[in-house]
Amino acid sequence: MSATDGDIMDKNESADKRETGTLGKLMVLLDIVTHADSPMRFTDILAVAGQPRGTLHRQLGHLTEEGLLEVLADGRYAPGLRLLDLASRSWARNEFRLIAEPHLNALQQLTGETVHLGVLRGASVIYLDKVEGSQPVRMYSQIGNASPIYCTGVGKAALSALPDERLDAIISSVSFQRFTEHTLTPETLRREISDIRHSGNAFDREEHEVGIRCVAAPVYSEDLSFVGGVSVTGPAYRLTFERLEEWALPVRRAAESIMSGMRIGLGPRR
Amino acid sequence: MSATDGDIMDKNESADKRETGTLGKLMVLLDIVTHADSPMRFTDILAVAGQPRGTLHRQLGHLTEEGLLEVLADGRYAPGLRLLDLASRSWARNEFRLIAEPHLNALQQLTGETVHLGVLRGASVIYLDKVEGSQPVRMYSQIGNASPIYCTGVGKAALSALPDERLDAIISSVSFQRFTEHTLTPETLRREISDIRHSGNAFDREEHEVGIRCVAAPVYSEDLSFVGGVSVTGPAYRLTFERLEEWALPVRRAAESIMSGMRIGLGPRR
DNA sequence: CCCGATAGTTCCATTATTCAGAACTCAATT
DNA sequence: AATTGAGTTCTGAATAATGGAACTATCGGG
Repeated sequence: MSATDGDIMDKNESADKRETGTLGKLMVLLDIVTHADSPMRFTDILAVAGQPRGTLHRQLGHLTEEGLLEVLADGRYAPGLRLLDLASRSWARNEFRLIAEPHLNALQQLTGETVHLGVLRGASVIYLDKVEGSQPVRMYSQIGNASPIYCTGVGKAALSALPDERLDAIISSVSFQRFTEHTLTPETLRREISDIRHSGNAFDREEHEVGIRCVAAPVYSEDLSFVGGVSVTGPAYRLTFERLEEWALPVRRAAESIMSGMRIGLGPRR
Repeated sequence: MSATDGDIMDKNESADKRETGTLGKLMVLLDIVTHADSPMRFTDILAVAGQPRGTLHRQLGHLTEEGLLEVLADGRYAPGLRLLDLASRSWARNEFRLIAEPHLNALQQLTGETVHLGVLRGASVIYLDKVEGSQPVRMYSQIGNASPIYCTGVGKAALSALPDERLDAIISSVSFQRFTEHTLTPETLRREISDIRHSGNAFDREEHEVGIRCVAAPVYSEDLSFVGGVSVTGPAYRLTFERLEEWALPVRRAAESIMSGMRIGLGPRR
């Protein structure tokens, strides 16, 4: 901040500083409000946003006017509905999802269990699709959700596709939370990744939630501009370890089908 | 734009001009890309955005860096995945939806048909929730979608709650597309609205899609800061006109329950 | 009823970002 | 080699964002 330094930091060694000007500041606010677990008052936001009051007031006003935030009757701020509209379009037209869809259905038919499709986004997995058996689905509860990479089948599968440097960068940027007694640590994760690279399958053996297991396989574009995974998930009593092994191959096959679908396209327009 | 006018327009008679500065311009771009039915090249966007190239280039860069847009391998722009994450949080915590949820389930149980919850947003209805029977659900295909007001049960129900001036403003701002032979025109819509106001129920008799009917009832906050509706939808062969009448009351009851739920809260924090 | 406190809004000179146009690079076409 | 089309980078000038302070509204006691 002073005029005398600016020598050590300059090498843009720290590539994590976003350069998105006004938009970036607004997105920080949007994140604050959407990540809160209840609507926030002006003052609550003020406390965490580190902006002067006048500025914050105008920024929130703009976000609200655009429908990205909503002001409740009591003046508190909540995420706005415009986000839903934007997201539903984003989802409906997502190329990867469209290509994967039939393969997910086939995999669901074959296994009878829930099938997931997810992509790596930063240091999380975002679920893009979910095909369940016959129970009514609460879908938004899963799709679009950002979940940890180190304790989901899709997450680990995705990681396994990355070159070591990107892998390391991600692992070191994440704080590992212990969800169950089986949740991995950075070290055990690294070991597992190398297993996955050999076998082609990732497993989640109750690492995120007790009683839930899954088999996954990586899906990635040739240039690794994106990596993700497909998985079959179910209750531990049905997904015995033998079952997991049994479905490892079909899951891999589905992943391969999706990848070959991507190469052919929807691709270079028409 | 010249210095000599700026006299007639000043009375902000035209209140539709947004004042959201930089954000507004960026949201226009985001809308262009999300509304397109395939990814757009730089030049395509340039043609419709009416911005100088340099400017557009930076704006798209910012949107991309924030994950609101995505650049495909071939350089085209598509909606970004960050939208999904934001939307899923917005949905999960939506107060109205949370309050309505149990009533929607009850209504589904009672009727055995698909139940919808939607809110009015500008001149469209956005679906907030959907409870289906036992078929697997493709949920994003509906939730979050902005649909026309004049040919959906929820839309017409919502309209009926509005005072005439707002109703007129909306009706005159919409262009009526004829989806089926039963789709309403502005005039027939007005007549229907007054029926709905008397009976408390809106019907959709194959006005949007042939073979699909629905009964709906309005849900609104006391100050009309938001209006929406609940509906029961199903195939015409099951939803005979008698059935529609039979379910009119339960739907109204559900709407009332939701409204009384809103008055009590989740409301003034805790 | 008044006081003090807390919450939210408005104003405006200063400053930082964005703007617009032109010049430039790169690749594909002829 | 020359031309066109697509995308990127650069610049002073224009515009919008900033932040501090003054202002208003609302609430809870005493």
